[in-house]
Amino acid sequence: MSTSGSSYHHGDLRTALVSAAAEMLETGEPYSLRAVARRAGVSPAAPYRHFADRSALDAAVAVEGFTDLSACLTDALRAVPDSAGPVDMVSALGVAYVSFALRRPALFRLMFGENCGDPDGGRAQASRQLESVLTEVLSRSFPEQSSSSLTTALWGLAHGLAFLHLDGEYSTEPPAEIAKRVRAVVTAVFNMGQGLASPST
Amino acid sequence: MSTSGSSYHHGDLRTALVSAAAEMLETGEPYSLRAVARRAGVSPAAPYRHFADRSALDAAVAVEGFTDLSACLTDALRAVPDSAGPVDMVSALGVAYVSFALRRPALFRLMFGENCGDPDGGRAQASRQLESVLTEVLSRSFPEQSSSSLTTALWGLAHGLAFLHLDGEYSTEPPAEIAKRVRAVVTAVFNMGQGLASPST
DNA sequence: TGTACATCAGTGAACGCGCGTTCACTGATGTAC
DNA sequence: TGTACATCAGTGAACGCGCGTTCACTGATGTAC
Repeated sequence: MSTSGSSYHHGDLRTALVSAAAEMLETGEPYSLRAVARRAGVSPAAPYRHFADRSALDAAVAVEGFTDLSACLTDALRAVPDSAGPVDMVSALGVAYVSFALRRPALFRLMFGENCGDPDGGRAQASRQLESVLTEVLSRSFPEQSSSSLTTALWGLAHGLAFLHLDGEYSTEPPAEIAKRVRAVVTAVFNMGQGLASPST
Repeated sequence: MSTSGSSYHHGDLRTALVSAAAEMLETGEPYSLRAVARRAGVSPAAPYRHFADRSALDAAVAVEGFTDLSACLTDALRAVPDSAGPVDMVSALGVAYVSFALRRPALFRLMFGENCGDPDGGRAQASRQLESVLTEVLSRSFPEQSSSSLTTALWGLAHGLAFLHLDGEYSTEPPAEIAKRVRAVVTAVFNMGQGLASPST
C-alpha cells in the first residue's frame, strides 16, 4: 500500500470514503454515494471498487459509529470515580449516550436506521459489542440484580432519551442542561422503585 | 362539501391524501408526494391545493400518527383492571407503545423524524398531548413520586425499547414475546431501585 | 325556474435535479525474467 | 538493472429513474339576479 502523493491511485480510498461519509453526516450535508465520492475527491464510480453498493457503504459507516459510541461510553465511565454510586455510573452512561447522539445526529440515525439488512454483518456485531459494554457496567453496579432485562432497560432508556432530544421533544442546549435532565431522570427511576412492594421477578 | 361521486372534484382530498399516505407507510411502499397522489387517484399537482409542500403533508401525517398513538395508549390503560399495581400499568403502557411502533414502523419513524421544522405546529402540539397521557398515568400510579422527570423516564424507556425493536436489536416476533420482554424490563427497573440507599432528589 | 358568472379544485405536461449504477477505458503499480 | 506484462484502482460519460414543483388550463360548483 503506497502512501505516495499520486492522485490516480488513492492509497486507502475505502477508509477515506468512510471518513468522508462520517464527516458529511456530522456537518449535516446531504449524504449520498455521489456526494461522498465528490468529497473524497474521486469520481462517482470509484466507490464501487470498495463497496458493492450504497448500502454497503452505509453499513461500514454504521460500524464505525458503533465503535465510536462504545469508546465514548467507556471513556465516560473511566471518568467516574471509583467511589461513585450506581446512580452516578448510570447517569454518566446516559449523558454520554445522549451527548453522542446530539453531537452526531445524522450518524446516530444512520446507525439505527432502516437498512439493517444483514442480520449477521459487521453492524449487528458492532451493536452487540455496544450492548456488552452496558452489561459490564451494570454487573459492576448491581451485582445482585444484574440481568439481561436490566441491560435492556438501561439501553432502552438511554436510547429513548437520545431520540426524544434528537426529535426536538426536549431542548438540546446547553449541554449542561441535558446532563442535568438525564441525571434527574435516572434519579427519578431509582426513587420510583423504592417504597413499593417488591414484585416477583 | 359535496359527497357526490363526481370524480373531478374529489370532495375531501385532503383527508384522502393523509389516509393514503398513512396506508402506504403501513404497507412499506415507497412514500413520496407523487406516490401518495397516485394512490389517491389524483394528479401529482393536486396535493398542492391542500398542502404547501411535501413537508406539510408529512406534518399532517405525523399529527394523525400522534393522535392514533395516544388513543392506543389510552385504550391499553382502560384494559388494565383497577386493582392492578404500578408495574402492570407501566408495563401495559410500554407494551402498547412498542406494539404501535412495530405495527406501523414507517409511520412511527416519520412521526419522530428529522423534519420537525415548525416548533409550534400541530405536530409539536400532538406530541405534547401524548406526553400528557403519560403524565396522567404516572400521577395515578405514583401519586407521591410523580414528576416531570418520571414522565420523561417512562417516555424515554418506551421510546427506546420501541426503536431498539424497530432496528432489529431484539426479535419482533411473536407479539407475546415482546410483551413478556417489556414486562421483564419494567420489573427489572422496579427491582433495581429497591434495597439501595435513597439518593436525594 | 333559468341563465351568467366567479370561484376553485382538479388536470397533465413539462422543468431541472441529483441519485445509484454501468461501461469501456486508462494510468500506475509490482512482478517475472 | 531493464524490459514486458498482468493486475487493478481509478476515470468520465452516459443510462434511466422518480422526485418535488410549476404552469397554463379546464371542468364542476354554487350564487346572484
